Amino acid sequence: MGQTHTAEIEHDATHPQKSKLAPDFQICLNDSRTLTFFAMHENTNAETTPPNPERKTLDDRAKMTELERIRHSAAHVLATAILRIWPDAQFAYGPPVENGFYYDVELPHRISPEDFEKIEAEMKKEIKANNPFEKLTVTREQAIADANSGRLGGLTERPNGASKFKLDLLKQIPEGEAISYFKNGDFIDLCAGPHVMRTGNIGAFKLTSVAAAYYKGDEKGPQLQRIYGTAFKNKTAMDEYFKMLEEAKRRDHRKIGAEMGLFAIDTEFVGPGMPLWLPKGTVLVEELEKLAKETEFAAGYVRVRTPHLAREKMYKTSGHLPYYAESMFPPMTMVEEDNKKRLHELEQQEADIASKLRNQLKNLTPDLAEKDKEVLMLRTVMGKLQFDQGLLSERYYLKAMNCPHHHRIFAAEPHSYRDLPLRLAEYGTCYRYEQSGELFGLMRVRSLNMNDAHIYCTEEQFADEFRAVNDMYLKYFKIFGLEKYQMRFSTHAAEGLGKKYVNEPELWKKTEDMVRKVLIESGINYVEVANEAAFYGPKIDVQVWSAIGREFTIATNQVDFAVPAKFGLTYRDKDNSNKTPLCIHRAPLGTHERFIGFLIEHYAGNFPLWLAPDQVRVITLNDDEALINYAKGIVSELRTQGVRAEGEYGTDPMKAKIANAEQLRVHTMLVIGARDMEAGAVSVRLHGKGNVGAKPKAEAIADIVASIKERRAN
RNA sequence: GCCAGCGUAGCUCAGUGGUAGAGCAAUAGUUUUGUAAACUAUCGGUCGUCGGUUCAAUCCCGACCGCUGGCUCCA
Repeated sequence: MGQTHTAEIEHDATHPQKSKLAPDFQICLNDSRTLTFFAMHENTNAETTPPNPERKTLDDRAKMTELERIRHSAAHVLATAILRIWPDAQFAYGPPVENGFYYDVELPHRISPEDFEKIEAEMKKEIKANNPFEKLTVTREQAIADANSGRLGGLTERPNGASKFKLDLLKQIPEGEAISYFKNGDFIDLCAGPHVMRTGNIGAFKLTSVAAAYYKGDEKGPQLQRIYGTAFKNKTAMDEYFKMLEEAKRRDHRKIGAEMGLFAIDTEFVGPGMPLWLPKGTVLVEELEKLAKETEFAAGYVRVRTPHLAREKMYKTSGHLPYYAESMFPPMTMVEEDNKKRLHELEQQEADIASKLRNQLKNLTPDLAEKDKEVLMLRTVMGKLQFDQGLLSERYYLKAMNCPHHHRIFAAEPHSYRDLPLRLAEYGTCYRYEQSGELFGLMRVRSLNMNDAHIYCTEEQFADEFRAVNDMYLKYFKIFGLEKYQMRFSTHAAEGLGKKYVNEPELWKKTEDMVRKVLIESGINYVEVANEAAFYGPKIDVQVWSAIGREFTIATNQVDFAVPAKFGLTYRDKDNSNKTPLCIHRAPLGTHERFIGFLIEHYAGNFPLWLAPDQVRVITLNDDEALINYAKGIVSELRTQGVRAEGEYGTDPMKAKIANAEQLRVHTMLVIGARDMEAGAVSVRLHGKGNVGAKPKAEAIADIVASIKERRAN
């Protein structure tokens, strides 16, 4: 069975807690960032531990692998070491995570990597001492008393520093559940375990980084210092891990992108997160679009094109405004010069009223989302006021998603059930104002080109359409040699109905059943995750693993049974009634930015011939005129057949020309000298594979053309 | 946005409280070559930006911008 149902893994490092604020407005395709390494040689299901640990049951804990126990134990040793240096440290959570462990600590001293050596030295002492991890079961009263005395998460009692986080954690332990400590040396921690037997069982470890982290992941809670480290059974395993990190660094898309001249990010003039596609990167973009267009055409899609802007009304109707205004670029407001002053006054009034309203609401409603909604509603009203007063002629937004435009295309013409399914496809350009700390090379950007399409269909057609979309994913995976992939099937949770999710319990159930059925029937590897759906329907995130086992979330596929209604989209059904279509949002190739970023790493820049920006380079042995003419003829034949071929005829030593081409990752080099010319042949050299021998010119060209046409894997 | 680290030529990196170097790349010559690098010369930097300390700042301090690792967020 390919499926692993892991509903008990509520979340993992790649899917941090969802927004507390209006998660019910996830309209379009999630471009979520996921870049985590899989723990080597360990099982691939249980390695993830929540960054903001919700309570794990004791059963969950018992399932910890040996490596996780080592890492969790290393976290205790880390705390022990920190306390020896800074006895006042207060500890919160210290779990194992995908590639190691961390411990969240509150400490006036700002720990920097310079401190690592000192901390590691203390850790080594504790490991050398080979203290046993002793489990002590205590009563709740005892635990509370120990926390109050500062003993928990400490080496001694600390009269001036109660273990406040441990105290808080105690409150979360349900009545009746056993409360236990783990003790190594003098260090006692509130902990359910399990651990390795002795500190000496931690074979190898290293501290890796320090970061800020909010207590329980709550932005409004105290900010702690999170010390990350990694630990392994032995040094060999750890060395292997760091070797893998090195390899990943070597394949980093930013590095290879620069080496190959694929893209540039001009933060000074264009802006952060807005990549420029250089000529060679554009080749990749266009090859992918070509692939998508062919595939979609064959699957019955039609193409549309839409502007990058839309009026405010569009996003009010879709529901993106006012809730998601902050994630969109601020609107372009056209204001008459005379009205600027009046507008400014109105904005001041708005700010005043909003601030008063906030204060009034502070005690009335503890639910922040509600409060913000009120304020945002006010903004909407004010916006209308401004508009009514003629102060604003227009307000336009850069689109952050394509769906509303596509909905308007659907609305532009009347539709009969006979028109459905209608599959509108577009490589749409979107702009999202991602927070500055989020930007990352091509992986997280502010301008993105999405392999988008919206399928409008009837309920009866849904299963077939959904299956076809999945088939398309599989087809792509095959082309790119992706052997490992997984779909995360996110469903709703009953308690969220009417709040987080549209209150259509039956439609939810029905749609989810349909989706699940298709997934199972297609034998697709998926996990089901409760309570992470979009507000309008279940969704599927697609995770793939690159050649070196790095995970990427590159696409989503969502079912929408709500938004088409907001736009009043209908079709005329057989019974002459108007019905609202279902809408499937899908983007198998995600965005160009992320997908190409992924491909760069997956192939380490060594693209298959059909994708390679430099497909063929004809290299002459010298600059003999007849030889150059022979070479030019070959280049010209190749180019006539659409092959990206260039000639290198200069007087540089052939070895230098080859080295140059290898460095640029030219896929195929045709090296020719007098010998080849006389035989009407070429010597074929493949990037990274070396000389593969001479063959007749026509044969070589035919091979190249065929490989490209078939999009062969290498 | 938050915490930490980083920012020297197109790239990879040295370096010092007294206004900067190397290799590669680029350019110009020479070289006429059988599968990963021929030789010589030249060009190239307001040392991220702006302030401060100092006789003097690339170096010390501060702010800002950007990048990176995390956190938060992610339509």
